[in-house]
Amino acid sequence: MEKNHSTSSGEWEKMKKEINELMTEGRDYAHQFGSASSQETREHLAKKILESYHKSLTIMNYSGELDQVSHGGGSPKSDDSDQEPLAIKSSKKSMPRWTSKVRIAPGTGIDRTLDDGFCWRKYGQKDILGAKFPRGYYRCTYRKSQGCEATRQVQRSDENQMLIEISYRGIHFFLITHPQVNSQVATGVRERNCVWGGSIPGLDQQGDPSNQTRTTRPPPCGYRGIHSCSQAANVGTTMPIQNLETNQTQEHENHDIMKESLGNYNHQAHLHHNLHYPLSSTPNLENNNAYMLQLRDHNTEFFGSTSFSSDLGTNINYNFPASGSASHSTSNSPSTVPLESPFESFDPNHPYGGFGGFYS
DNA sequence: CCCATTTGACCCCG
DNA sequence: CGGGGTCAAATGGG
Repeated sequence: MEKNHSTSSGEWEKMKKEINELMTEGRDYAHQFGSASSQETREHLAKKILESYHKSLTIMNYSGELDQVSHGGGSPKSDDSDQEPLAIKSSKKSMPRWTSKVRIAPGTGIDRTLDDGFCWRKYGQKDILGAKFPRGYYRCTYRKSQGCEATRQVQRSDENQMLIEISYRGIHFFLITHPQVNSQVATGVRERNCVWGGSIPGLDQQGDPSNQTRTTRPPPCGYRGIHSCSQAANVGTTMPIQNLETNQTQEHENHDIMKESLGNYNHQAHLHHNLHYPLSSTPNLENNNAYMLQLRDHNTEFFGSTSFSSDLGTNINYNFPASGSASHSTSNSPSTVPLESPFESFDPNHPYGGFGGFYS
């Protein structure tokens, strides 16, 4: 792991400590897992283990971003000439960018467009040189109200008609979701006018009426984790939890789950995932039991070319409408859309959970 | 009437 | 100067 140079040593020590604790915790859970008798326990433990890993990794990655956003106390001297708060200052370039390829799977539902759990508003479309299909530009619906700088670009692949490339910017792929989710679940706040998707450039005319795509779980809009576009309703709802209902070799499965999930932390591109995340189904949400996660059985095959794309296993299905019209919805996800964070016990106040004041 | 999408114009950067 | 990205007026749906 590369520690960032500009991370202040104090900060780093803190992180190290945190990571250490988390990993230790994870190890303990893993030990317990081995001797766990009941399935429930195992699920619970597996979840805990994943949490630990997830948190640790998040912290580690977070530390990696510190140099881009010099933070208070760390390096007071910024070479930037402007005095704008660094947290807000985010040059496009320094924004993280995630790209994922979304496959359009024929023969499935059509009602939802690019439902990645976040609210996007289309603000442009452009023909790209050399590309057959135009590129769609989306920004976070809550850009104005909450200052979320998240954007995404959607473009249909030239070669493979069944592929759609989506790139996200200004989004933290990890962690941020949960505080958001939690807070939303807690309050039940739903904002209006959440737009899921918009038309898919290039899909409009020739789109297979029964298109469905799947992708890695896209990132939450990551402005300090406050941002509420990632409706709790969506986040975690369409997680393709395969095999959840096929509760056969569950034990074995749990191992696989962990293995896979942990493997996803591998910071390499082009991971092929088949994430199962039955763990998140345990509906023991602290804040509000009303929101239970009902998992839909999805055949999950998707690929993400992003490092953390599937870190939470919260992958989401993308459904494309047959027509180009955007499917927008105010608050309702399709049918049964329960809310829950895959990390119900995740602490929103986790020091690194909110990225308070930071924006990459 | 409100608000999201569309779409051509405009801007910025290489 | 060209292309990608964004703006904003027009459009249209609910």
